[in-house]
Amino acid sequence: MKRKKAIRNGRTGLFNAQKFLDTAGVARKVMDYHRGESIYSQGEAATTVMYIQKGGVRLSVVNGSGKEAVVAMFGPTDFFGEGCMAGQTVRMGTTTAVTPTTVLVIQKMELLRVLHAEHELSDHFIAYMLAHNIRVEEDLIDQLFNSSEKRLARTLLLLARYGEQDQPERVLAKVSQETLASMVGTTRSRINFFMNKFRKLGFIEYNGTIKVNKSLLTVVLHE
Amino acid sequence: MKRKKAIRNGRTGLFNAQKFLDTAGVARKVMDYHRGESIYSQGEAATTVMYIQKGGVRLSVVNGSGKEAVVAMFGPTDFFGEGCMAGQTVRMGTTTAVTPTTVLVIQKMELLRVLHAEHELSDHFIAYMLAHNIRVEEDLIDQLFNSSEKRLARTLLLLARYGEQDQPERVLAKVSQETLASMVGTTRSRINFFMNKFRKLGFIEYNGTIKVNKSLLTVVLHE
DNA sequence: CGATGTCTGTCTAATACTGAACACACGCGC
DNA sequence: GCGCGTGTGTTCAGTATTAGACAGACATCG
Repeated sequence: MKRKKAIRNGRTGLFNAQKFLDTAGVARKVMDYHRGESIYSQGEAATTVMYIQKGGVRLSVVNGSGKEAVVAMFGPTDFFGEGCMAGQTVRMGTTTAVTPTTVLVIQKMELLRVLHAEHELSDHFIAYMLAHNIRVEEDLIDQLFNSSEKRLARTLLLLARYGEQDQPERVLAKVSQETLASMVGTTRSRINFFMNKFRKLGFIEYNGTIKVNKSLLTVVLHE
Repeated sequence: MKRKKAIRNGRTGLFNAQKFLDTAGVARKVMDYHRGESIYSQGEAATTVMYIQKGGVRLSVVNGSGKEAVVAMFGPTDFFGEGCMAGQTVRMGTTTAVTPTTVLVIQKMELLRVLHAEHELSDHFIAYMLAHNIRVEEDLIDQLFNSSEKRLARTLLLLARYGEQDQPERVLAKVSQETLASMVGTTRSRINFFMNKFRKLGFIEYNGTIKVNKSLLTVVLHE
């Protein structure tokens, strides 16, 4: 009897990253990661905040028993690793690029300084934090209220929207049932069971790639 | 099969509220609430942010079936209702004073303006948001990893610390099993079962009030 | 006092969920 | 082709959890 994890995806208003990049005297470093590459690992010293310019990042946590939970997914214009700003000295989770990803690496102290000087950045940072807050709170509420069946349905819908940010796609990138289990917070058996159920009911189609039908919403909404 | 809710408690670094209060031209209103009084309700228009000067506040959410989940608890120097800053137009939950409480009510627009002008407030606000983020994320991870037994143990420990902020008390205010169920995200039967188990094992004592023994930590830590 | 409401302790039947196993398919490297 | 790793479909026994019921304890109030 042990659940495993959940997924999140923070998305925020627009922000002219270029402008920020051009700001004189902002010490930052641009880093590129390829698919599957680790950005930082649980337990490492935490002194920098990342800002995603391009790509996608997964935040996962491992507990004492080696079980892994996917706590959040991040996309362009999202910050992550900001825990160090609140006094966390080590990374509480591991972040991994899920697609080729470009991030801005900013020293904690530098960010602190720039937040005072740059109102636009400061606004964006606050907006991001608020949005992220709301998202994580929704996930928590989801966990508190819903069965794993509904959580899976919700996760699939979120992932479908996540796909490509611009075009209103409903096709998901390759996600294994194992990963889904880790996102929903249950076991693969359960995921498999529900996936087949959803398929039988016509809520999703899949062979290798997953297509999410809008009708899946009924699973989440019907109470 | 339906879980119910969880508890949170945000606490942040010190901040000279008085100084903020005295800031010239900050439009704000001081409000007092007595125990059990509602501060705002789910669905109402959201145009203000609250800042707690004194007391304690519970944030709960009701889902379609009328089930209630306690999503967070707040104390002095915490903000709440800040969702409106991120574009939420209605309250996503209900807040209730759990003790006599004094809050500062700040108009969203006003806060936006002051965040630019007042670095100390801005820093405090960001620090609060970061801390709150971390807390909610921890709660989510708690839900993803742990059984309700461990979640109850963790909740009790958190509540014990919450008691009185200064003295290292281990005695809890009156909390019904129903409320605990709502905080942990399970049923009262389950709470009752575990409470008696914990009592038998000497982890807690209780008749009317609950005393939490440090040994309860073993429940959370032992993996 | 009797009525009422709230909280606890206890129980039960039904269900959700876990952990683990096994066979099978598929792609990949060599 | 062969071996290997990874992901799927399926089953299953055992456990955890739920929803609901019931009775008793206790306080409050008119």
